[in-house]
Amino acid sequence: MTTIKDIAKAAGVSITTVSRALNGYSDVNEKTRQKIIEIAKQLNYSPNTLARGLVMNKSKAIGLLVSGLTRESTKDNFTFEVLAGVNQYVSEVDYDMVLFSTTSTKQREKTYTQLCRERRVDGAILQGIRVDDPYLQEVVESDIPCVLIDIPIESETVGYVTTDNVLGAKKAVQHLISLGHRQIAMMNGYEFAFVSEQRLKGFQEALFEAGLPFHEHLVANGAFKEERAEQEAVRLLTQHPEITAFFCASDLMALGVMKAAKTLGKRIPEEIAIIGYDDIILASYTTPPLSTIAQNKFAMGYEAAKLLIEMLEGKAQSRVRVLETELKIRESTVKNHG
Amino acid sequence: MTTIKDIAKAAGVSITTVSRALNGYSDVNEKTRQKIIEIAKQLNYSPNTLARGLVMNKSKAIGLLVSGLTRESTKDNFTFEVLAGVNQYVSEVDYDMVLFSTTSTKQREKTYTQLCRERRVDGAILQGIRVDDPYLQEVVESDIPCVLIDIPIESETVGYVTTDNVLGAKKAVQHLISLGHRQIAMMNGYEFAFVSEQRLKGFQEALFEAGLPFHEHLVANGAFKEERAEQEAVRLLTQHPEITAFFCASDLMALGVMKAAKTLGKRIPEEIAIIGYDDIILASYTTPPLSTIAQNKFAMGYEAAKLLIEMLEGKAQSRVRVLETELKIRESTVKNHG
DNA sequence: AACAAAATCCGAAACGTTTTGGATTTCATA
DNA sequence: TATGAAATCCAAAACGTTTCGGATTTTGTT
Repeated sequence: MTTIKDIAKAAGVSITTVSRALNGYSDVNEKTRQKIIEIAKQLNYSPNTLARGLVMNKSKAIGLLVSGLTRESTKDNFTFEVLAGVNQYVSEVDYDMVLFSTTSTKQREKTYTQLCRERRVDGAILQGIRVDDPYLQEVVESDIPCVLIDIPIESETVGYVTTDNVLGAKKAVQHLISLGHRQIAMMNGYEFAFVSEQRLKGFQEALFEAGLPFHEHLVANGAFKEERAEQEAVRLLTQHPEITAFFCASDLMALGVMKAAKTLGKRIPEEIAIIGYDDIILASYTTPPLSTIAQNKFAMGYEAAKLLIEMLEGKAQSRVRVLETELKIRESTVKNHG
Repeated sequence: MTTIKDIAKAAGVSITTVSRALNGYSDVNEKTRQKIIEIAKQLNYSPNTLARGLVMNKSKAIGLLVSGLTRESTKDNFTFEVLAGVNQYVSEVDYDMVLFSTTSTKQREKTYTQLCRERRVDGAILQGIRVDDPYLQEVVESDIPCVLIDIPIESETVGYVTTDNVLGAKKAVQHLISLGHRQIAMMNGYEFAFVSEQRLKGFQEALFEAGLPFHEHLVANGAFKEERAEQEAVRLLTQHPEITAFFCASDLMALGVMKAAKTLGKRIPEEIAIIGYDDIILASYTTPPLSTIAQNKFAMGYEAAKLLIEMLEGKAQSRVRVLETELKIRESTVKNHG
């Protein structure tokens, strides 16, 4: 593998000059620079990022810490799209991306911080990490710049990107109300998840603004799981047969609710309307197709990467990015739309 | 950031001893080792992989080169699952994984080989790269150990993992034949793709063994695209109304074929049976659910990583892994199966 | 021709590890 | 007590780059 030293020898100059020539410094004669570039090409030279990173003390790589990279999580294309978005921006600005996942069988022998520090990534993006993950605090408190997805923590070195979850939920519920529904149930995620909290707020606001009462007992937590949501929906629908519509905090849970409705012999959307959240691929393929609040997951990844790298280069205006959502009306709420 | 030098100072030993203590060499007194480990912990030491990689000339990182990491490709969860599988094995053996994607807008300013060499990855896995990709040759000819997914190239430094595509296709077609179908069309991918070639072979073998004739004109290429497959299916079905079944070389194309059938008012499976290949998530959610040949995509990734790392460590028995497929019978071929 | 300024180049140190080849200490044995 | 072996330690070189501070050469001006 040819090094800068080989080039120096071949060109009859010092390694300093080769380095400076290749890096575009102005204190090297244009003729020598051309010669050096030529030789570098001939010798098929690739700079050694390890050596460079060592001396410069940065690697031009960011870490992507995800916890949803399991076999089971493929139904939910959230992680994948975020990853694609991150990848997109990162490759635009010539960074590389190293993937850390914590789905190892021997779980967590190393903390996120250790992973990041060992690989000397310049910063990290965290996706799918639960708020109660003990290591979340650690990385946030470390000096590693990072941006979180859907977790609202901000400090000198940490920012986040999220969508407007209150408004998103509100739009969904307003849609249901506009269709005449009055007894609306909500299938939420975790008690303590940020997005759950926000979406519940949007749910309540929409009811309030329409002059409708909020019934605590019409809200269940489905843990963002399909099966769990199904069980909870069955319970809710039998205990409260007056329910005519469901707002679900994720599409995956909406799938569960749809199953529940089918099990109970309730027609969608005539007897029960269902709207989800996320707009995963499956949403448009269910029977009936699922109405939902679309989040641009790709954009979330893209913006997260952009924010992080702006932070790294000291040119971030703010450390928070809030993206828009979009209401997608399909047949799980209204028959034969458009 | 603390270094072994700091530890050495604090422990009153040389850096050599610290290094050897931390790396478990036997020529350091157990008492000193404990002391060093203790101090390392106190000082919150993380080894610098850049420095280590520089001197050892290997990085304990592998590259994953994918070309399907675009916004559009999310329907097809192939890439994601392979990635999850790779990630799983890689984290089991304490390697890291750096993701290279070539979906940059400024396309291909750097070749795969350059990416790998600059980051000094020890080896690479290539997924979703087309056989006619000009850079495929390059990386295969380079001295970088790599394993390809679904591309049968083998050399001293390159291996591959694939599934038994001939048998897989055969099983699908035999299933159709066993249901009484005699006029079976095939929606293939590219002319020159390895898997297409193999699946066509399986298609022909199944026909041959059942004593059925092979009709060239009943085979179309849908480029592995949903829309393209739909168009081709419409053409085929109108030109050859005798067709009663379709074998598709991918589920995505099967979706297209299903649309075509619906457009033409043909009921599935009564008037036309459809079977796909891959078993993507969507397959079980279509109406009717799609019969298919399931590939264990996660396992493909896992095995690829395993093979690569075995190759890196010089203990690979062979450089080829062929995985099994499984016939999944759903309602797009038989009404109300068990 | 002389001199200052500008342009071009370079030696050496530094980054944080591993490893080689030997130095020193400890220990058991004669 | 002397001696060799075993155990324990260490100095220095090496990996490939960047950068600091200065050295050398070229150029322009008078």
